Amino acid sequence: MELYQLKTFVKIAEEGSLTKAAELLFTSQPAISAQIKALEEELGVALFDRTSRGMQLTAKGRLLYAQALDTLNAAAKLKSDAQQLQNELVGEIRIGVHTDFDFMRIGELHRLLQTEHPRVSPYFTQSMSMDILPDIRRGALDAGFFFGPCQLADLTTWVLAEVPMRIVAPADWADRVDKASLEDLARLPWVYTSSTCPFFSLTQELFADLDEEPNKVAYVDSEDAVRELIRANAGLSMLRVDDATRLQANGEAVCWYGETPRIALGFAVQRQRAAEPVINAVQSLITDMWLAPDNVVSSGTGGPSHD
Amino acid sequence: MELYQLKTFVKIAEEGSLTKAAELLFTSQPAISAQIKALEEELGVALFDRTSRGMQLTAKGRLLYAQALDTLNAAAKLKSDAQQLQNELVGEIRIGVHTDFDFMRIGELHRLLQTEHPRVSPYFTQSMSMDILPDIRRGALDAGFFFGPCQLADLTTWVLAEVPMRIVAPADWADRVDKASLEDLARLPWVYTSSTCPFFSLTQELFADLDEEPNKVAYVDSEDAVRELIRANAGLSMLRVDDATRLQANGEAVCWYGETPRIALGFAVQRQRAAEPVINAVQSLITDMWLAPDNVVSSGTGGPSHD
DNA sequence: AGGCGGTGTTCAGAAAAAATGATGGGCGCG
DNA sequence: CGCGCCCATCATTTTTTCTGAACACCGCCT
Repeated sequence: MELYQLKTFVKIAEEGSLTKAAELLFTSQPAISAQIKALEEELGVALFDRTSRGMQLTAKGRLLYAQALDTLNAAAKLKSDAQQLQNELVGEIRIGVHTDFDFMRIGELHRLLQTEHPRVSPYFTQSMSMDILPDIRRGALDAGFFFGPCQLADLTTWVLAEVPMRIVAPADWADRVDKASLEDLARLPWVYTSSTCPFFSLTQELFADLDEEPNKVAYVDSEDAVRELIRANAGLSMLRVDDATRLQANGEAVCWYGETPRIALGFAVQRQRAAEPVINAVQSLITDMWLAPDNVVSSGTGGPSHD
Repeated sequence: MELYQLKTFVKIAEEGSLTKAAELLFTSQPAISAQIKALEEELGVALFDRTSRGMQLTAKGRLLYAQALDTLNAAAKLKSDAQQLQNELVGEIRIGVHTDFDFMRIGELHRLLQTEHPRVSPYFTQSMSMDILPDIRRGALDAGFFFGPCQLADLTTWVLAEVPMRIVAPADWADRVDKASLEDLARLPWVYTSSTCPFFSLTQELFADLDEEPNKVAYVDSEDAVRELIRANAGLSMLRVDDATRLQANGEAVCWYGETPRIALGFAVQRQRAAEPVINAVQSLITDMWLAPDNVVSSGTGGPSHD
């Protein structure tokens, strides 16, 4: 039993005539006669009564006609869906996110992806900043965001923004920080991130010209921990400007308005896989989002404007 | 796109290997390689990723795999249903019924038909007794019941029973009827059926030996009308024994316990169509029902025993 | 009654499609 | 580096399908 036989069956049933059906199917009348004969033989059922006026469905034929239609419809849907898929991207992509979903505009990205490529399912996984690039290399992630430079040759990266940072102190320390110099600050207690974190080197560079090392009293590995220790009067640290401003507005911290270093916000994928359609599409969406002219991240007052 | 391609598609997807699938499909590996190639080309979609370890569904392939299964399932159901139909009768049959459905055991017949031939749909149409045989000839009915003889050569008939009749008078006439002779009865007013009705000749025969014609005061064409006129004291008439007994039990009539003529209950179909499977099956059911040893209609007290 | 126009069927040969078996290339594994 | 496993390709054979002509059937019309 093949689909072409079912098509013929249905057409003859609808036209009530071999001859007519043959025309409409652009073939010869003996050809479809043989098709029906073979189909009837295989099914063991007489589908038509042959009269001198044409072919008429038998009672059994009428029952099977409906099912033949069902089968053909399923096949037609398969085909049209396939044709639809031709121009669509289909797949999944696991994206590592190293900081606030809000700041990283994940909602906006998801919305964009939904409309542009509805059959691409994104999996956003929040990871420690330092895990993301290795995970991409290992294939545990397909792509991911990160701060700082990337020296891994087998990853392709895009710089999305230069994010301004600010030195932040506990709210109680307002007078110790207000007019302090860089040297003054270095002598105060510092909450550092672990050395694998990009913030570490950023802070180190800040004090590179000084003779003395800053006074490191704690090492943590998440921005959340940094904020918490500042609130606990443990020491100073460096945060994104938007974060710092928010803390200050809440009275939980004070900012030091000296130099404001910037850290690169990057997006990375495996170099070999950069051309894969799904990965490429998501990367395009993200670079478009972040590098669009009206979205340049530069002002010292906050994060990028979100939409 | 043909079913054999979809079968191959599904099998490869399940096995993850051309080679394995080829074995299971009892064909060669190049053959199904070409099938999939053709299918992918027609759909415009790459269904598999070819690795050195085998074939793996692409994301799009996974979406279409489900639809291929649907299509194959529809086709399989069509085929198995067809095979099932091989041993079944399918169709409709229009049966003319000339008197009470209850007496004609239509419920029982329907139940039997349902279990023996569930795909045969009966249409029972109540018709005037005299219309049924002509309707069968015309093809307006496929079969039908009737009373009396059938002299039409193009119909095949079966005698199902000899139904005993009884002469019935209005209840008020009990004393006029009680010990009356046939001659006495003939002088009383009679409700006759029209001359095309088989009851007409039956009643005529009853009085055939007498010199005088019975006193006919009305002609009607349904048993219901006969009963109604008896209740209205219009005259005597002849009814089936079961009918007569019921009327007497209700106090609506009295019976005359003289001679009880019998009328043949017949079943008829077109002679040419008697061998048609559906007609033949229904006829067998009916003759079995009525002629089974424990169902002989003979007792003078009522209709046949119903089940 | 006989011919005509419509049907579906059958047949032999032609055409197309599918299957085959051998060959070759790619990739992972020892 | 060679072996084994995978799939792709190719020329060839085999099978299936299609074709076109001849035929049989039936209703209809002259």
